[in-house]
Amino acid sequence: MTLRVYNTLGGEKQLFEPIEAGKVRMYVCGPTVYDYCHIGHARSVVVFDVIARYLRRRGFEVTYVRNFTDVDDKIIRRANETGQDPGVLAARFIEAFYTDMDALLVERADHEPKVTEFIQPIIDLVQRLVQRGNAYTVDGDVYFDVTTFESYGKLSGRRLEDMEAGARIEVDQRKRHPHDFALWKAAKPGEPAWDSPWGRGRPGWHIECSAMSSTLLGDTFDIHGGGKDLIFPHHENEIAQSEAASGRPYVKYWLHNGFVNINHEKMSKSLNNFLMIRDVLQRHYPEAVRMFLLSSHYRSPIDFTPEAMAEASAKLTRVYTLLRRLTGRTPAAADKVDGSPFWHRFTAEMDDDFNTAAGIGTLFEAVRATNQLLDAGNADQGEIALNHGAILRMGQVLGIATGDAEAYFKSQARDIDPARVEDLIARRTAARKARDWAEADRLRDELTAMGVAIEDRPEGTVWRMAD
RNA sequence: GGCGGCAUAGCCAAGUGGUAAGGCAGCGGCCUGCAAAGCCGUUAUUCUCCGGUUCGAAUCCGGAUGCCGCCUCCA
Repeated sequence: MTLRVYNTLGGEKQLFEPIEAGKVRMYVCGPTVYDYCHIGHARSVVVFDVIARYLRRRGFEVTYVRNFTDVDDKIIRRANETGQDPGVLAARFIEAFYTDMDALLVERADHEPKVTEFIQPIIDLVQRLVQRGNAYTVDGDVYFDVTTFESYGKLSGRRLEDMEAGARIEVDQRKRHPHDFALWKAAKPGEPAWDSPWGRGRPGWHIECSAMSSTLLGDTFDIHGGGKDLIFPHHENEIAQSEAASGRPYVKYWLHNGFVNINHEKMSKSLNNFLMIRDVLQRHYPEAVRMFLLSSHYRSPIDFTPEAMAEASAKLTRVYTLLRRLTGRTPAAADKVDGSPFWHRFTAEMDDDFNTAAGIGTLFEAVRATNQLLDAGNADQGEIALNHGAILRMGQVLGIATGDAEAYFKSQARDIDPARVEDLIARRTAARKARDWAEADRLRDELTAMGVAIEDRPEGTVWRMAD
């Protein structure tokens, strides 16, 4: 089986062949920590979380780096607005990042570097670029000269001459070329600053990713990921810096995830419709959010709407309903999953550019097949156990339905007293035993009014919150 | 102006040359005291439109229309 990935560099699906056999080194652009993370951050982080999980499941030894940009214009501006220390502000939102992402069941990366911890490698890199003639100094700033890097534009498919530089923003006249960008910025009074050969200053935007990735992964590595918006200028500039400095290819495969729209609109400052993860999690179960995020291909735009989330929740409930049905009945044959046709199909789909949407389709085929077997009663327990194992493993890769089924259903009960529910169910069971259908139905109506749905099973009555 | 993407059933969404996955909703049935859950059947002779290539196209090519993104330190 072969893994194919869509490489932004080249604009096509390509056979994935790691630089070093059996090992994958990947770097994903993390957040600039000046505010809480929104649902768009969640998509990027969850998508690459699943990619890392799948690559590991597939047997690769993965080194995963996801950074924090903790010194930056936006952080300084926000700190000034609110009268805080930029460092304190950044630290607070790094903590908030972990709160949100832990809630979303995102696994930690192997390295989670902060820019402020990599100042020296950044200075070294800028210095090398100056020495090699790719950068020049102006008033304590250092700029990268884009005309010295002949393949500038190869990632985003642009040519310098085609771009209307300065069409929408004023060009700093001190720059030699409108697209030259800052590697190092002279610090204004009160801003975070470090000593450098060019005076007190701080890193420009793009340089930190080049420095951190090369320090932790080497000059050339396998996968670099991030949101589509980072293709230009951020990743284009990273390539220019890194390849100019090392003389070697920077990244073999560039992966970019699509955006999340909110009720058919782009999230934007002007619309002020940024949807924060913490707010989403007030209303929705974390795995339902992952189900929503992974139900479309990672490169497609997706639309966050109440309907879409309701659907994602319903899908998650369907999986958990089966898992609850299996609880204490047929244990999963975890060690035999490699032989499962469902797992086999799932891997083929994930091998095709991490097609989680198709993979989830297979997950549901496995769910239906297993329900069928359970309905049949006299079915082969081995097949049920195998399906059970495959469903759990698919869930582990996706980070969906990884918890205890009973706990899932109980967690949905926010304002409900479980003891009262159990009491009503017990009374109804007694009424049913006495064939007092009127009383049984009255008790069920009472539960329904509470938002509780019940299911009479051979083993007894179970309940959950109605959708 | 430059670059790129997308248009598949009521809704969401896979499918990149071989005859339309999956989920939600709907309808009919089985099961059930009645339900719920589950299962079965049904729901696109068809993939925005028009041409073309091919034995064969949702899938490739050309054109049209519509929507969207990037070129603004927005994931």
